[in-house]
Amino acid sequence: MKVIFMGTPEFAVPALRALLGQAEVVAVYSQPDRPVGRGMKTKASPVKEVALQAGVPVFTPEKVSIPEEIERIRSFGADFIVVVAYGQILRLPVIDSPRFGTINIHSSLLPRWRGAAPIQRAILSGDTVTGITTMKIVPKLDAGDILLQEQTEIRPDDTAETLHDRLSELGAKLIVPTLKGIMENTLSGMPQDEALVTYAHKLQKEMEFVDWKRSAREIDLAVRALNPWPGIRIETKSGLSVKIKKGRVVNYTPGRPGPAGTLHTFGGELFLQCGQGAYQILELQEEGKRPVAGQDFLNGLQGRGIELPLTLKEGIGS
RNA sequence: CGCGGGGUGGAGCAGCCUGGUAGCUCGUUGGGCUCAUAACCCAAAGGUCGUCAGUUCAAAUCUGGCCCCCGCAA
Repeated sequence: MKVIFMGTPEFAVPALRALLGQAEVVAVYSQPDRPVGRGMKTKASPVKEVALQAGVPVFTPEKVSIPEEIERIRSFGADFIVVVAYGQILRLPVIDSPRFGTINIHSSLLPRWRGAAPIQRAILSGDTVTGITTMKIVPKLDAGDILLQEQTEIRPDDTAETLHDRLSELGAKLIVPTLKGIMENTLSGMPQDEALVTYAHKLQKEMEFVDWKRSAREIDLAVRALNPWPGIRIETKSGLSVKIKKGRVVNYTPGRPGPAGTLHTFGGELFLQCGQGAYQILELQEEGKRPVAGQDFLNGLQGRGIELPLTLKEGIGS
């Protein structure tokens, strides 16, 4: 079985490895090298690196859906194109070119959470379960027939990062059975129920400024969903700016409950008073510094002569 | 040469601009108080101030090189 793989970030790597082991990967497409990281050095995508290591030809066109690329893709005579977080929209001539079509791995239980940020949106909405879907690609975004699905629980301590890793592995597990099922004609696509469709809109940088007038429960969801990017930032009126990396909703009242938006301490722990309930901050990070435990942060404040409670600036997030 | 912050006893920080006995909170150890404690009180241990060189009577502090960590950005 000849496969063309299209993917870019770390998320796609496990699926690529699975295919390398059990199929003939004739070509890999990935996004062009981009300046990345401190120093802005140009770097190859994770998928490209793995492909090169495996000795598979790699192509990184700015646009795949131009005539020359389509011709090249056809020339491989592939049975499938597998697309995992590639970062480009494929046009019909590309989608239709392989013998058995083009397959996508999507990190949600479609039709729920079509779109760019399904993992984060699932957590942010308080979903308790999510999963992976393999589907046929059609021109409309994430609207193709469902092939295989597998679900996974969203645990109370899951962050977008831990879920991302788990779903990435799940996708790798499903891809080969999906392709085999199609080839052996034992797997037929199931249309998505349009009535159940929801969209996972792309995350915005500004979402880091969460509105602390929300409930502690919602703050918790945001901290976990927006980790590691864009993170949740709080700023005090005195000019402190920190990102909350980890925390938890507490089911008791830590000391005298000040007004919402108060950063205070009780029993040596750090708390954020929310619109409803209190949120204990277990780990946080100042710009340019490494993440520290709540207690360590408190100790540092003592050294700088800063005293709690502190009042936060207005949160603007939604 | 993309922009920027930082490396100070075990942890997190102050001190650096305006060189001259290294400070704060926590932790650790010993003692005390207490029915008891993560609380409180007293005492102690623990630091070549990232590294190399320079300036100086004198460098954590000023100058230059090097190593390492991190935020933005992508």
